[in-house]
Amino acid sequence: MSSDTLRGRILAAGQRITPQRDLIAGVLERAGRPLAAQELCDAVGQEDPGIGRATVFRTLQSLQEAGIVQNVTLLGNQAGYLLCASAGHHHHLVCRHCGAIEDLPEAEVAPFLSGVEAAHGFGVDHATFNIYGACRACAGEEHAGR
Amino acid sequence: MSSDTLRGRILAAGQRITPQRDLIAGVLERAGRPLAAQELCDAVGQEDPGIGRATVFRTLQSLQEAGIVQNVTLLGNQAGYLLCASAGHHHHLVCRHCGAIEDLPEAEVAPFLSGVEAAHGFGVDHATFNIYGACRACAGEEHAGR
DNA sequence: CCACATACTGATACCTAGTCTCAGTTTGGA
DNA sequence: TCCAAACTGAGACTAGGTATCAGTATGTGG
Repeated sequence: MSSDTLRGRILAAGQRITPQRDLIAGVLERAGRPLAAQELCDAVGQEDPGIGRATVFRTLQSLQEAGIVQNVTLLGNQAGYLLCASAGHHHHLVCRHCGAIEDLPEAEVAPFLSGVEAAHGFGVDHATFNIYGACRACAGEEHAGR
Repeated sequence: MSSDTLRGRILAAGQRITPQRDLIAGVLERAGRPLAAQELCDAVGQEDPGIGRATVFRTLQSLQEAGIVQNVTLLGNQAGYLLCASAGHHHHLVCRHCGAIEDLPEAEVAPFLSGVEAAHGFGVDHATFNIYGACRACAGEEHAGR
């Protein structure tokens, strides 16, 4: 279980460990996919109905600052919260079929951004990518016909 | 003035021309940068206080379907509405300093997406990019010192 | 140029996401 | 074990956005 790692990351960000944070991070960890605000609140409420909405959002904010959670934009402009395995800035490939998430490291997008910088004379200082499609498994299934 | 073009695009999408749509599209056109929901509602209300909020949002939706308006995510996860000069799917480079928007055509990102597809075995079917930084003019200013 | 189906509008109520405040509780370092 | 600082829950509040519904405008076909 990686809870120890999670706790370590929270502590490393200079934040306190509380049962609420443990629980919220745990929910996201077990989900393994981005959760919309309501899904998350529901799931948290199911495990401990005593946790208030304000705490959920505050915790999400803290976890984002700690680099543990990323706020991603799901299809249809819905906000989603995702527990990130890798630290540091990175992007995600979201499978529309099974909801799986694959990390796209910053290193892979850097050359592309450099190209854009060169072509447009534009100094990029922040970029987020939302890439949707079919992951390897789901794409295979589709192509295999049925 | 490109209003005729705008109207043409609305008609081409099989939608009716109404004074409200004219006005809302006009506000976005004159802004030349993405407007947050509230800014847009305010600006519309200033030109014609009779236009209801519901109409503004409905119109935005219609215009999005017609490919005239894009919903972009501004920094801080704020939703913004932007009138797009070029039709078809494309992306934007947003200058943090002056708010200017530069189009990034799909053709420029396609090779990058192909690379991602090859590297991850992921079949991309939709991607949105949010790229922030300094446009040519603002970057120059910064570097020139002052 | 008139009639009419259909699309659009404004008002209003409602929903979800997210923030703010405040009094009380927990945490963890000294 | 003490205590400041950080965190919590409740609840009120704001903003963005949607649904409903009765009335109005649009534009097409005659």
